[in-house]
Amino acid sequence: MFAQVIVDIAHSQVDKIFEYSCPDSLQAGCRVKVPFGGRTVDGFVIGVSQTSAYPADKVKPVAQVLDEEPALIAECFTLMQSICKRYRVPKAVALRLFMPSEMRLGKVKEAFKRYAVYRNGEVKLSASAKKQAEALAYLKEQGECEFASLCTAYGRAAVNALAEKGALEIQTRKINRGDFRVLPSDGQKKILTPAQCAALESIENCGKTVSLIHGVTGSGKTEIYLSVIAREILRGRTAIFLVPEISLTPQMLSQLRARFGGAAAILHSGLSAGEKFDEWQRLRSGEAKIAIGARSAVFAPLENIGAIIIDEEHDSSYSSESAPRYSAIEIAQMRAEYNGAKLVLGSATPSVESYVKAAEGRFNLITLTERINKKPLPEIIIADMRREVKRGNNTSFSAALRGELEETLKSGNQAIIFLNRRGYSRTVLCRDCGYVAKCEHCDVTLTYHSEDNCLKCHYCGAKYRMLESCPECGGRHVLYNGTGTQRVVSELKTLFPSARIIRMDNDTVSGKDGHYKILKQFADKKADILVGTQMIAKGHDFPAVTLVGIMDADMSLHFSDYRSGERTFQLITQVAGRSGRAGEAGKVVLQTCSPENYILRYATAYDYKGFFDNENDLRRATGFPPYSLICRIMVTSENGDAALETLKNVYFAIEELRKRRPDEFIFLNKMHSPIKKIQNKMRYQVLMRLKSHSMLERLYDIAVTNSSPSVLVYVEENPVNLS
DNA sequence: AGCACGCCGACT
DNA sequence: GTCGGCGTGCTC
Repeated sequence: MFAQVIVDIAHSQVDKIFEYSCPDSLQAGCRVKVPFGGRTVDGFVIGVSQTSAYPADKVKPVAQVLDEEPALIAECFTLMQSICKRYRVPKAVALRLFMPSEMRLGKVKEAFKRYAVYRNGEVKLSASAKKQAEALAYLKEQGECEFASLCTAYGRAAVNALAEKGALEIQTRKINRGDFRVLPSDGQKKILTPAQCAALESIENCGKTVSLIHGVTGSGKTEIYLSVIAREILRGRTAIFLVPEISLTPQMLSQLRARFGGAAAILHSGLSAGEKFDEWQRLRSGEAKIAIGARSAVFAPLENIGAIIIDEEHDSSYSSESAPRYSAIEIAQMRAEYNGAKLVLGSATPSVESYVKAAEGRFNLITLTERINKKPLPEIIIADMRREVKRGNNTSFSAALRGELEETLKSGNQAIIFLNRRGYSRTVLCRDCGYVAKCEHCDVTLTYHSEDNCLKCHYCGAKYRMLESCPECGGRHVLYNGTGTQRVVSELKTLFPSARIIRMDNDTVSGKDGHYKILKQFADKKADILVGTQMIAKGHDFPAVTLVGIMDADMSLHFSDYRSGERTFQLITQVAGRSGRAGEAGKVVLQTCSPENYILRYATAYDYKGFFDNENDLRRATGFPPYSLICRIMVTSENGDAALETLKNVYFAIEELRKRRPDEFIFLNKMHSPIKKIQNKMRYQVLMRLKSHSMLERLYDIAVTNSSPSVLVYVEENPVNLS
């Protein structure tokens, strides 16, 4: 027999199929070790055949078979082809997506544990063997127990002696390190509202693969997801449930555990290698039928998928920001089509891109306008910060927000203060000569951090000593500007000395459970006010929160990005959703310097449709996505000259393309990236706006052919941030 | 990607 | 006279 093998080397020059002779028992999908150019490398068997196309005298045998059962399911090969074609990556790179990296590197294996099992109490023990008698009595009662714990309790010698006599048997069993604690199902059959039933029915019978649920906060989307999954499980099929990285919160998990118990496997970055391996195996073996996780869980090794759910579909974490730059929604669509499954996208603020598809009839649109508990959404009050300044208020807080905070604290409720930036966000700027302190490696303005009186680069984390005077002119007037979480906290402390305040941003969150710990503290009412950045916008529900303050709604609004309006709308809606979910009606105070802005007006009225129509017209009129494709080809290298040279070559190749299809290009230019240098790598880019996707393959080709070990060239489609 | 083979400069 | 620089080229 011969095996067709993809060697696990991410390089275009070896991105082809190699043939090896192999034992008859070898199956497609198994991983192997093969001799390759004088060394041994890992490979993926993508097929086996009786004959070989390669000269028989040159074919070498497979050195070692790594999997008894194929690690890759048949769908992987189809998906691999689509991914390679779509994202222009070597086959090995596509195949790597299908298993946890720790497992690929052979670092994790199944874990085993030994158990002592009671067999026979009739064996005769010597009268002096007291320990043996005790151990046997204990085991007789228990039936079985862990070998190790029995040894600790009664001594290794005694347990071994019992085993030798046949009184107990030592069994080695595969154990599961997954974090699943099977909770008892709550048994309560949820009664769906008519709107939820209609949604379920629509997903089933709409005749379309993709359904988009646009449902306001609290409209019961989760229950629809769970019912869709339950329905497919009953049919003997499997399901994938994707959540944004950040909102993989205990609440959502416990709901899923309660409903599906051990049938759900959770794949998230916080798991240890062993846990991840075991959860993955449970899915692969069919023991678990539901995969839950962030972006990468879309590659879960499930066969016969009936449904894929993507919650908060607008979230940017579904697009990978490092190679391979895939979109989980695109992959989900491929898998849904392959399996004849339903793909359900859900959000309170769908991405413009998805909503356009729904409006055009390519997706099935389901709109849920009512909240389950019929409660009104929190009232959003706009505070005009320009007027505050005119009135002589130079604090970060408007009179309205201050007043509402006072009320909230008085009534014993909690408040969340949301802002966009972290740290003090203070810049060292020389008043005499205009010098600005920048990072030596990244060409980014440094930020002052008061806790250790130093300057930090937010891109590479470099730390610098605080300057006493200007290095350019020796001037001693260095000043700062901007507002950050630290400054808000200190202002709050002055305004409300008795309030307990927690700060949450990249500086206070550390470790895997960092954020969970802080949120938990707040949920347990250990604090009255939570001040934080984006990361508090999603995830947790805090029943006692009745006030949300949005400090600087403008920050994201005036960002130079075509999606800033969309993002601001999503952010405000999401943050507002944190207020007043349980007891009393909530309030939101939104501070801005442009209260007349249409995005803010639609957001405060919770008018998604209004926002969408407006934004959609704007995008169409100005030719922005989805009515065009913004494409950036990045050229980065430690060697600035080499990067510049490559940039010219890339630009020249694109110019040639434009000569042939001038109508396709709305915009084309080459330039420095906004951040000229990150971690000592010079960054250049070619930025273009294209009428359609038709040039995309050519552009990927240009990137691949101009990329070299010293100069990295890659394509970004509609990049989320243009830094 | 690695590792070989291969053709020109400063050293035991 | 050799050791070693890293420039093409191949790996079933």
